[in-house]
Amino acid sequence: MRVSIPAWEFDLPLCVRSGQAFRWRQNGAQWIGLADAEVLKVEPRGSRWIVQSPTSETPFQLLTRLFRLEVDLKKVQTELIRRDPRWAEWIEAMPGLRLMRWLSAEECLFSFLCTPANNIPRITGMIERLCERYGEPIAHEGEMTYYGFPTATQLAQADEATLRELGFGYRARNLIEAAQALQERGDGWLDSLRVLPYWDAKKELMTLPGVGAKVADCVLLFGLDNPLAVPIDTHMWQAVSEWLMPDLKGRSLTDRTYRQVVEWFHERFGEWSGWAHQYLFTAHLMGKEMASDHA
DNA sequence: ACGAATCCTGGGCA
DNA sequence: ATGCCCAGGATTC
Repeated sequence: MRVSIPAWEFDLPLCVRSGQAFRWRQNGAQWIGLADAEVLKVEPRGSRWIVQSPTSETPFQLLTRLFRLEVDLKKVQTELIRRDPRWAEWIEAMPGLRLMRWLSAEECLFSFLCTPANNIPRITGMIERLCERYGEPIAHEGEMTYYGFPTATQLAQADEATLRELGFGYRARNLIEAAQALQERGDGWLDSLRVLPYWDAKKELMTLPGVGAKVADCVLLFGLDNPLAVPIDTHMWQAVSEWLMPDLKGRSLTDRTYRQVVEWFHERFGEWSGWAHQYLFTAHLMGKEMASDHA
């Protein structure tokens, strides 16, 4: 089954390179994405994206879930600019940027456990090797095999030495212990956090090994559909302290300043905080990439 | 509450 | 060549 959607609906390359997903590859003009146990292929044709999937009968629904195509992009952008005109510049520069959504909160959690003190190219490789080693094959194409993301049960049985060989470093133990913690708390524990108030869900997540404030916010925002989550990493901290909250300039990111920034977003953007974060984060990320390209 | 050191690894850079 | 710094942090002291 093949379907198509207008290209202006979302800028796929920008979305999947803005730290919201780690399993998309460019293959010529085509983009191949893996999510949980699904494979999605997207390529441009004229002014539309052609979408197909070897694993799903309903690739359009899959794409809709991943890129939140049910959300009216223009409306979000208008709303953000109305609440703070400074967002206009970033929206104009990245009109197709969307907040993404992971199919599986578990996959989201395990993936972001790989991110602390790390960089995107390395994270991408780590996750690829993790799936090849512990995931189930989900599709074949000639010599090529696609692997699904390993389950908590599979990861709980992994051993630290193997993960370290795969390049996980000190994060190996967090991955295994978090998987074991999920097993102990039972199926559905993670997804049950969807219905908790933001600060309560965040506090719960932070009881998992390796999950601090930033990783918790990533899991809440991308994996658990909580629009109030505002992940603050080095990029966000720089962007916020330089461009938005000059009082924070020169200070360091602590529990207190982290909470201050989150509350600033909540007061200003409310339920749109997560979207606001994504435009700001990506603006800073891309700005820095462009700066280093010319260096 | 805050700052500093530690943790794996790879790349860029002096 | 070698060391240092940093990369989407968390944890401990």
